[in-house]
Amino acid sequence: MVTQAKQKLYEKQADIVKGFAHALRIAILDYVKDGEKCVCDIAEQVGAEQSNVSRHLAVMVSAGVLVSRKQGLKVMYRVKTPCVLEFLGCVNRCLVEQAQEHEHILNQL
Amino acid sequence: MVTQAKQKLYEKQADIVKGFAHALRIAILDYVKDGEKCVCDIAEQVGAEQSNVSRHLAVMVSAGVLVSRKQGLKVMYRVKTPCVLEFLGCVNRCLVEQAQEHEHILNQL
DNA sequence: TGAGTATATGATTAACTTGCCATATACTCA
DNA sequence: TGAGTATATGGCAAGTTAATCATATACTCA
Repeated sequence: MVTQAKQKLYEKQADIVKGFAHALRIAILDYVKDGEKCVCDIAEQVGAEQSNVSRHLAVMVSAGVLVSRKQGLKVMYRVKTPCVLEFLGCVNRCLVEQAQEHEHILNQL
Repeated sequence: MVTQAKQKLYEKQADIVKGFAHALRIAILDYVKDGEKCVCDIAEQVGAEQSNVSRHLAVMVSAGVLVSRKQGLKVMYRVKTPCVLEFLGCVNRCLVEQAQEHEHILNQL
């Protein structure tokens, strides 16, 4: 059986994962990973409405994936911890493995 | 700007991430990571209804996180690629960093 | 073959997430 | 102070996901 404590842990883990669980949020991460960016630049980069981007950023902040900092008129966002980037690396390795597997299946035909 | 190709990639990545983006699915992974398990054992472990677990397993299979194999009456599920487990490791490192940060803030009071 | 067991799935409902528009807030600088 | 700019948020509609119950499917073994 899963204990109460474990249950809490799984929920915390799921919250972090949900911070990544959207194509637009991954696009944002992929842009922000190189350094602090403001909302306006992010919105332009990912080609989405400012209000929409602002909400996705809020989701990522509350998931603990990003942090923000006010600078004059702008709000700058950056990745909170380096392990967030490892994350993307893991996802990509999964994709590569999937692709190799597909190729393998095709080669057997 | 984000290219079409990048956009496709972000969607693929998000699909994989969504395979993990639920507390129950993480609980399932945490159980299945030690080796192949059947639906009935998983349902008992995580304390959820069989039909519910079966659906979550289907989500994880279609996300490419798990694979299944029939064995008599049972259907056995296991983690598809080792990188799936690294994934959990990354999430946990994020949690640890968050915890340390909280501690740090408290210590400054 | 028929009872029993393991799993999957249809249908329904409830809950959550996303996107969009309009607008509020917060800041800067002339 | 007032115009202008950057961001956040309320309200709403649409879309998606999850849980539940009942039932179908697929298999085993007496």
